[in-house]
Amino acid sequence: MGLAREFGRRFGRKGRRLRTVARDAFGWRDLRPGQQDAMEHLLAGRDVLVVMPTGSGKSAVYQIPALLLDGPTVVVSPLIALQRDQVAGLALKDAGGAVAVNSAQSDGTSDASFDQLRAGTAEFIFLSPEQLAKPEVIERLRAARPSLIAIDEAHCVSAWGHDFRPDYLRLGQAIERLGHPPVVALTATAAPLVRDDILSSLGLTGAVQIVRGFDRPNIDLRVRRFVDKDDKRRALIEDAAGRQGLGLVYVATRRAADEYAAALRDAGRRAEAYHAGLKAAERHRVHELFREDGLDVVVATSAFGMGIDKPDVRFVLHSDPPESLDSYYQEIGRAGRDQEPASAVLFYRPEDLGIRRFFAGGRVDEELVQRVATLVHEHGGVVPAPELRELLDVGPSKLTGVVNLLERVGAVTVTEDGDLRSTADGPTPERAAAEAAGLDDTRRKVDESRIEMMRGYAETTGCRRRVLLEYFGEPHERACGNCDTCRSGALTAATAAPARKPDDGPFPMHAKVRHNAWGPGVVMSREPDRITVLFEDVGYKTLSLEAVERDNLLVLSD
DNA sequence: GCTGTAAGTATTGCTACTTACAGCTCGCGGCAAA
Repeated sequence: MGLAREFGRRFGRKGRRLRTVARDAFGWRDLRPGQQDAMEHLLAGRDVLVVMPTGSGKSAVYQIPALLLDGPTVVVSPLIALQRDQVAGLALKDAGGAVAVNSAQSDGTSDASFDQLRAGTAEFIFLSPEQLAKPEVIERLRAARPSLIAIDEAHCVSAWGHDFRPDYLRLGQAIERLGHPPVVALTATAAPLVRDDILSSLGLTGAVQIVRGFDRPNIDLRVRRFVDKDDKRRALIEDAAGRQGLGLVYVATRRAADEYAAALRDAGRRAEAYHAGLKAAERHRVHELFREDGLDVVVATSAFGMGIDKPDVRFVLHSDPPESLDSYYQEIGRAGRDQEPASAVLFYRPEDLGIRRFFAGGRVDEELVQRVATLVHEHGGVVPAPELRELLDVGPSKLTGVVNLLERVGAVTVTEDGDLRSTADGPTPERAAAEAAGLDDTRRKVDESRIEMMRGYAETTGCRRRVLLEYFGEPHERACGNCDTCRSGALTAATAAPARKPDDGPFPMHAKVRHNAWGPGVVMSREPDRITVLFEDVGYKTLSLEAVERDNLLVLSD
């Protein structure tokens, strides 16, 4: 008898079944409301997007239904180290076994993983999106008839899919080729823009969204503004060296990580740098020291943090603003998970946004896009991707990025074997390249607007928590009392007052609006004198209400 | 977009300044070499 049927027979229906499996297989006494809702939707065959803080039991949302559905569960996980942790964690439970397939293990081990999956002796298989781009992997998974797909750390779809790891944008096609069983995408932090991007990229347009608990009231929010970079550096070192407890310092570059870590060691703290330029063994060493309380401070680039769930991080300092409030909230959210007071300080100079603009400014190679479109178009049949790569002398990742764009503009389709075919009645190669460049341009504008939202947080004279929560789509009607602006009395009478009620005024929160130049958008936050609208094509824009009303800039739409 | 550094310039001491330019996050998979 299959594991699912056995659990079903033993434990009866719906909520009771879920709670019983939670207790018996995983040792969890209770399910939280969001968890149980998500599980019930999955069992009913719906796709679900779950946004919940780390440590709130996101993994349970797929692990428990996995045992009640007849067939294995495919888990897409971005890092091999995370896959290892997850497999090891499941091995300790009565959960039906877990395996992984990745480039860090031998072909023999991967073969054995697929064999276990097919034989029903493994319930979970963990893979990267790059694995799912391989036709033979899809074929072997399909043979095992998966009943559930979980996309862990799903913000990576949006954050990495458009350039760094383009196979993330191919997951939608992989889901379809696996017969589109129920899919759950899980992440700790995603603003509405990111949620929409995840769902449209994965092809989960009808998914249920379950979003819980962005507020982290125990984290004290603060921004310290500087003019001189050396003053900022000194202040940050002095601050980090003077604090009690474990902390993280996030920096923009590897070099800065090394320099700050050295300076903190000189100041007598146990500090180590962490970034992608270090050898794997060194990264592992720092990780272990962090986990075992062998450090006071980790100074890191954005490479550090995914999968971290250490409850007693007391402070997170930023030497530079990240590229979005999504990233900022994710990084400061690593503080105070034990609910005890914690501190998040951004050391800010407007100039430091420059490096984020640089990172966001990379353009697609339009000439390469046109060459790919032309070659596929002129060939007329199926063009093997490896031959195309060799002919154009580009790597798989770069070609995938180009193909993703050409697919979106309807110029090419990708076959089950991963090869390319020109679309009948598609645009000409020139037109396709221009439209692809247009899509790329739109994405860049949106990315730049997210940097501006980061600036807005750093420079606000209002309550910082309100700025953050409204960015994530949660109306926050009064000042929080636990940020620097609330405490300092710098809040003006206007900004300290409770925000208008969500349905007050001509443009309520979350109202759909249209701007004559920027097109459709949604009202994301409202202050007495201005509103911020998220536009589909240009991202976030903050508008003066006086100008909006005087010049009729916005109209409500359906 | 900003920063650090090397090279160049004015000059005539070995400094002070300008100019040009490279570098800047994130990880997978797969191959080569030892």
